[in-house]
Amino acid sequence: MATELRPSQALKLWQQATLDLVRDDEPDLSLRQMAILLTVYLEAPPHTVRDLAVKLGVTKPAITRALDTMGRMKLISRKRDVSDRRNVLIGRTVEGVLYVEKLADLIVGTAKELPR
Amino acid sequence: MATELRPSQALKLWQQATLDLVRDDEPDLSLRQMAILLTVYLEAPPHTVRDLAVKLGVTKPAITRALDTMGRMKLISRKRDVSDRRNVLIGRTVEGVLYVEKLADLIVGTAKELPR
DNA sequence: AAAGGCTATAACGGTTCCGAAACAAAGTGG
DNA sequence: CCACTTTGTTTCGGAACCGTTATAGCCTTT
Repeated sequence: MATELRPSQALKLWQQATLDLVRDDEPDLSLRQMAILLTVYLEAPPHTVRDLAVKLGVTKPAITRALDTMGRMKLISRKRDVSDRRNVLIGRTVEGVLYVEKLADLIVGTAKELPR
Repeated sequence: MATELRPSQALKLWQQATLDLVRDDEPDLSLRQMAILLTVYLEAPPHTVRDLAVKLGVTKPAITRALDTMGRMKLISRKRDVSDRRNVLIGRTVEGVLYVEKLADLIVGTAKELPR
């Protein structure tokens, strides 16, 4: 066991961080997009559409669509796998790194101000 | 200062909890809907459309639409304010309480398993 | 090389959401 | 009583998203 968090603290943390994300100028990511983004940035590559679909428990077209949108936002990159050209490898981008770092700061900052 | 959370822990917490929410059968709430729900359930009433719009930094129609959807899901209730009939008071429901409690459990559970 | 399986994506019909603008109802102040 | 403000909702055109189904390209296996 690592981080102790009481239910009321957990909810306040979630509320504040969510509020901050919504108030931000940038268009909100959906929960699915958030899950994809964080999985790609926190877990070891390679990441494929299929893997992500299984991991999130959604259909592959849903992943493709989310990647379309996030690609337009430059939050992720797509590249054909040269060793098996059926696969598409999802990669990180500079903008994506910045987004994730900003998210981390936001959560850490919110947690700091939680009542004890 | 209350809760110590390193950036990598914060991100893993957010990823795991988001993943759990996505994998859930229930349709995902958008970030806006989540922010509204938690604000209504964590902060003291009364809650009006206008207050929520200001608090989230979005337009009033956006709040109305979110309330429509969440009302259909029975996560919130709407009632005319008798003392000023222009206002609509947003209230809690049994289903909403359950949803919020489940969310709290999910976050607390995830936090418990975070690497130290 | 032909068949079949796998990968990702496109297409389809329906729903939801967006911001902007218009609107109806209720309150306020002259 | 009559403008004027305030509140919430509706409408509009456009975009994103959903799951399902259909395709196209690649790989494997025989």
